[in-house]
Amino acid sequence: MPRAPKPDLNDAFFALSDPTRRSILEQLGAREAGVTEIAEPHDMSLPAISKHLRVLEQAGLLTRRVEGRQHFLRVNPDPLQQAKQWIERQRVFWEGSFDKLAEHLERMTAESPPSTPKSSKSRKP
Amino acid sequence: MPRAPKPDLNDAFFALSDPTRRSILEQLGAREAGVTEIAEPHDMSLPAISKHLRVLEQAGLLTRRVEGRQHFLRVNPDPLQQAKQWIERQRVFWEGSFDKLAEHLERMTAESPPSTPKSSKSRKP
DNA sequence: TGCATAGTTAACCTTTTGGTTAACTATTTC
DNA sequence: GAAATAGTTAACCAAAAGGTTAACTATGCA
Repeated sequence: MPRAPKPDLNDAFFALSDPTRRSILEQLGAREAGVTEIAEPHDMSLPAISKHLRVLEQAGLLTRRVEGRQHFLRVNPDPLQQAKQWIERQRVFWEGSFDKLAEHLERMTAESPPSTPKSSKSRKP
Repeated sequence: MPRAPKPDLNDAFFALSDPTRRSILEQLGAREAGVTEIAEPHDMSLPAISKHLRVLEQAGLLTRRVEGRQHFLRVNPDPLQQAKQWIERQRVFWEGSFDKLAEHLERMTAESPPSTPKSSKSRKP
């Protein structure tokens, strides 16, 4: 039986529950951007965006690199991975039965070390 | 580029952002339970649980079956699937490059129809 | 030096959240 | 019919969320 909700999951899921914050993550994708650039498409004051960024940062979803007067934000996928895995883990129970669980665990352990890519097309450039 | 945040995702992620609500989902797993039973392990009044259940229900994460004076709640995995897919979709961009995307899409389309179980050991009992 | 740019912090406001207790509705059981 | 059981609704409360504007810090640039 799954128990003991990890404290970080609260922050991660909470951060994701706001459409502006999800939009910021979508907007960033893999690249880096400054606060003003991030704020631009959102119909909202700069301090409001600043708050959202802090929420995302404290949830570990963004990392900040300060260079001069500019703050560059970048997505950190780790907490999202955890969030996804919580969902996966639950799904195993919903989909029911324990052979499905075994199947799932096999797939997880096969997937989890990214050092063994299925296809060697290319790795993270 | 991913855009247009689905409105349901707000509710789903928000529902998941509370540890009590996640705990309820974990506790339920695949089975059905009444409100009092659900409330029992949580150090909280019944109305408080009732509210949490309503949040989960309105997010589509629980379905309610009323039988006499008892309300039976059961997990509905669909919105979680959407939430997971949002994360997946984002991850594709963080992990970067587009061959990863292709790989991902292949795996998704291969996984999505649950009507083709890999092992016929047993089905949902 | 002085001004523009990038961003945060402070103070404030309204709405929502998450909890409480008390009262209510509906069903079952004696 | 009365009492127990299952659960919701109502009214309330404190704290947090999400936004605002104004003031501030710090850097870049003429």
